[in-house]
Amino acid sequence: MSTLKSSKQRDAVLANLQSRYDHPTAEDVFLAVKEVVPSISLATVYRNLKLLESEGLILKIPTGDSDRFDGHTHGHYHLTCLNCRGVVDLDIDPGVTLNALPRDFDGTVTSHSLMFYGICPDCKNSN
Amino acid sequence: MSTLKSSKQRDAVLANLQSRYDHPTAEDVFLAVKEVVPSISLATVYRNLKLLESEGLILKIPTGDSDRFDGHTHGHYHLTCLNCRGVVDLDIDPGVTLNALPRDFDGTVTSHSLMFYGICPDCKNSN
DNA sequence: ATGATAATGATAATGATTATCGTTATTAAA
DNA sequence: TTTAATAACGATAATCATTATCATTATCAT
Repeated sequence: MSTLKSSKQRDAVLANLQSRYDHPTAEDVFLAVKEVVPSISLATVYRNLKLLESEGLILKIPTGDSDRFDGHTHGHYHLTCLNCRGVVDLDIDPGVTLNALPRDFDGTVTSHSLMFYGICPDCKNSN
Repeated sequence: MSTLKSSKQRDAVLANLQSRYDHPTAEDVFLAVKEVVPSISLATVYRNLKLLESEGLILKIPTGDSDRFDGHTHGHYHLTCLNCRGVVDLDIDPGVTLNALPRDFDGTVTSHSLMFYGICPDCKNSN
């Protein structure tokens, strides 16, 4: 197996995701982190996004086009805006949904993701 | 604007999706429909999947890797198996989740998709 | 029948993500 | 603290799913 070594690039990627509340693409993260670590490569961003996700430190949100990432892993839900394709948080208690899981389901559920589709407040209120 | 013309290719794609209860990729649909319309092209499958989705006749399910499609559009939920990457249906009442939508949300929700991640019964019970 | 155009099949192009590879940085042990 | 092992890097090529192009064919209203 491989032992994890620290790197300022990985720290910067994680710090960036944890400091923001939008749901950036890998490219978005790359552009932001480049301000802090100018030499960083896009490949390194992808590498670390994947690694951080497998460590459970961040969330990957598949949307139908580019994947988006979320540095806040406490259970919460998202809305994908059909207009701007952005992803916004929704203030919903995660427990409500999990209670609906069928009791006789013969599988294992480790996590879940509830995605709403519609129009986000910004798009709705900008003519 | 463009007026829709019928085609046996599109009919066959829709019929295939409505007749099956797995959640095939575009490639899966292509292989199945080729048995009925041998001349069909993969591009035509993608074209019609997109068209049928925009018509609301089928569902696209983004999973993190290849998109999957569902010919049954009544509200229901899915589990993505972290082992085989397959998607299976879950028997959950869609109303339960929708009731949890925050009343003060200043946007518009037109649909939603709840995805559970875990291990499907087949993978759990094999070997 | 015919003209307009939507749909097709084949394939090239795109775009997001992953793999490769030579170099650099981190870490544990000498 | 050097050193040896190897994880991580930056740059870029490769991959893979999906979309666009384009010449041809099928559909349909007239």
